[in-house]
Amino acid sequence: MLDDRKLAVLRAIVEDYVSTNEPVGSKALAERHGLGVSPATIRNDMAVLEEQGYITQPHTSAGRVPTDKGYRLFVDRLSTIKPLSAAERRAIETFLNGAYDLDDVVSRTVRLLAQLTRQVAVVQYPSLSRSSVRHVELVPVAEKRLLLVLITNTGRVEQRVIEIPADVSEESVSKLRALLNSCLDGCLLAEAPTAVADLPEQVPPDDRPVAATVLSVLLETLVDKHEEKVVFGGAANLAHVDFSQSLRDVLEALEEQVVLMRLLGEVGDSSSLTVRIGTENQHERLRSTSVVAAGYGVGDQALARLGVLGPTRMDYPSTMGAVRAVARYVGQILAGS
Amino acid sequence: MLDDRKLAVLRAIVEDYVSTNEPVGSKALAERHGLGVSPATIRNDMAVLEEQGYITQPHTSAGRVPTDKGYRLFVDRLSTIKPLSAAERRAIETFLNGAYDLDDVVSRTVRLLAQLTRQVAVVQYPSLSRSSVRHVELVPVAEKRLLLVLITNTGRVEQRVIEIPADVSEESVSKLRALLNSCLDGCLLAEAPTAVADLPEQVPPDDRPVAATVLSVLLETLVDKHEEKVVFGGAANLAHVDFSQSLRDVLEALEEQVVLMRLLGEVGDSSSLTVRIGTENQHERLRSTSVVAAGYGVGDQALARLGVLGPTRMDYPSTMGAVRAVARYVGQILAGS
DNA sequence: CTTGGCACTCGGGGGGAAGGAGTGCCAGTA
DNA sequence: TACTGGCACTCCTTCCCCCCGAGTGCCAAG
Repeated sequence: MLDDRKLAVLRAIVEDYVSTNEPVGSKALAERHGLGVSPATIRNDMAVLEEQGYITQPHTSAGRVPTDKGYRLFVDRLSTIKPLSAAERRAIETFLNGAYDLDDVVSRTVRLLAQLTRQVAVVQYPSLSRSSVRHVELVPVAEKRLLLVLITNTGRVEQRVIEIPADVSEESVSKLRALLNSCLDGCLLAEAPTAVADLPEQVPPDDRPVAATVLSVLLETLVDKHEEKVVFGGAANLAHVDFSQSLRDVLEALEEQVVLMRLLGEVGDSSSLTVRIGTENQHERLRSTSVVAAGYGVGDQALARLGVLGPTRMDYPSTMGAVRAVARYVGQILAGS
Repeated sequence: MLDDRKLAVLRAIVEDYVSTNEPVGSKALAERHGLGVSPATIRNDMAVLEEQGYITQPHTSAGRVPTDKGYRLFVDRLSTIKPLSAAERRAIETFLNGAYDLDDVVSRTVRLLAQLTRQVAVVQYPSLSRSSVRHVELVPVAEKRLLLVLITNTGRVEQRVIEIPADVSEESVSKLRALLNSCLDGCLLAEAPTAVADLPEQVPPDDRPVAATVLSVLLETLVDKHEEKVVFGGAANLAHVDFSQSLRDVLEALEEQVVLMRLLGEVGDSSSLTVRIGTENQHERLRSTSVVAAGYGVGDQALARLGVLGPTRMDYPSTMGAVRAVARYVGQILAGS
């Protein structure tokens, strides 16, 4: 259907359009890409490519621009991921190594990705479900109020204020804390509900109402998918892009947690690098943007995802290289801490 | 210097310009504001106002636009803060009451402020220095690695991973934890350094190197001003504004923590409501924006600040009302938890 | 001090016209 | 059959010019 030269023409169109942001014509193509054929021949090829929906022209007397389908073919078959330079890799490493807690890792990752790709970076906090419990802390902060702090092996700290039905002694709290820790220590969060199933029986009858409240909040915290926080940064990089959609639409979409979550896609295994181009995005207001995302995690199991969002007219090979590299390094950092 | 009518004219110019976004002329003023004088008279007044630098005209045959100095006079003498409607107040209350931890309070506040004012919201996390220690937790997370968790009475949880020189027993950690808590419990963070001064002496000689490391990280965490985190949201509200500066400049400035910090200004007492207009902002790239900020906190002492950023052409009375109201409610929420 | 009148200024918008990039088609050639 | 050069055509972009009108400053009169 499409011979090698037609594919080469498509590749050249994508590359030229990405770097110049102007519809590319047959003459410029023939000159700059040494295809060894005349502009007329290229025009014929372009006519075929257009007929098949890979490129389009904004208006009759203009050059061609890739369609979403064209970018898709380019990403799938015509390009290879561009590895980062040694300098860039060193920069990532030193930048991420300076982080001192999970929040810091995430916020540094966002800034790093945004800077590296000159696009909007999106990073999801590591999921709780595959972490295990390192420690549970229970602290009275006021009458009838306890603070529950949960520390996981991924360095994540979750906190919740709990309203309890009756005041309890410092001693009861200590006992409950000890019990919780003995039940949960080292246990996967996903298995926590079963692990604490018989805990209430071990509590003195007087403290059972309190224990029940604490437990329900604890389980809610563990299960609560809302806690899958996503942050973004680098919005400034959108300013100089002209979307067919309004910039406002894109920014609004980015400020909705739910949209951000969907954007990154399902958490699969950590080696996955996915590209979603233009209309492939479910969200209306992001029809003119592309997303490059990857899972990251410890070992080969992904804890969460990160990626960047930019105009469909983006440098896919470089962007994919940057996203992949950052995902790997973040995984290493998390494994180490 | 400026009689009452001239002030009324200035007020009318500001109000009209804010609502229409178009230079306002003498005729429209005379008609819409019932000043009881003819356009010619208003023109004379406008000439004086322009001479004194309160208004300016974009080009010769256009109406007048307030200058930064004009807005300043308007804010200081010509307007009163507009209280929120009962419905808005209820909305704030119910929205903020749903928050379940400090992060959630802050992120809800950002969204609330942005929505209420249709501008960019900026919120600083409550400062540590005026909080007191509720609890210190120390958990071994790996060999030669401890996790330090600090819980304050404002519900803030700070965490740091500590690399220690030698591995220590679970028992030593417990002892150290107990010691830390007995020294620090209830003590103001600002006074922590003196409170722990003689702690090393109470530690068994073998554990002193570890204790010293932990202490140094702890004090660093307390003192570290970098921890004064600031977040913003509502960037989408900037999209439809046309700045004289480029939008990109403004967004870039917003993504720098340091700039955000400076933006909100010094933490004073919590009743302070400050307005910084256009060039009054120190930052180059924010010359065409205004900031309305207020302190918030428990009682009359401010823990931190929050505010909004928008074009100098903003509805100051309403914005000030919203910022003040939100600041108060956040203070109440923090006091309650 | 205020007012109506009047000449003046200047930005914005509409309407061609020229320029040019790029195309599709066709006939000729290897 | 595949490629090439030539050519007419399309239509976007840019520029210029002109006109319109909003708004002004000034002045003389009330």
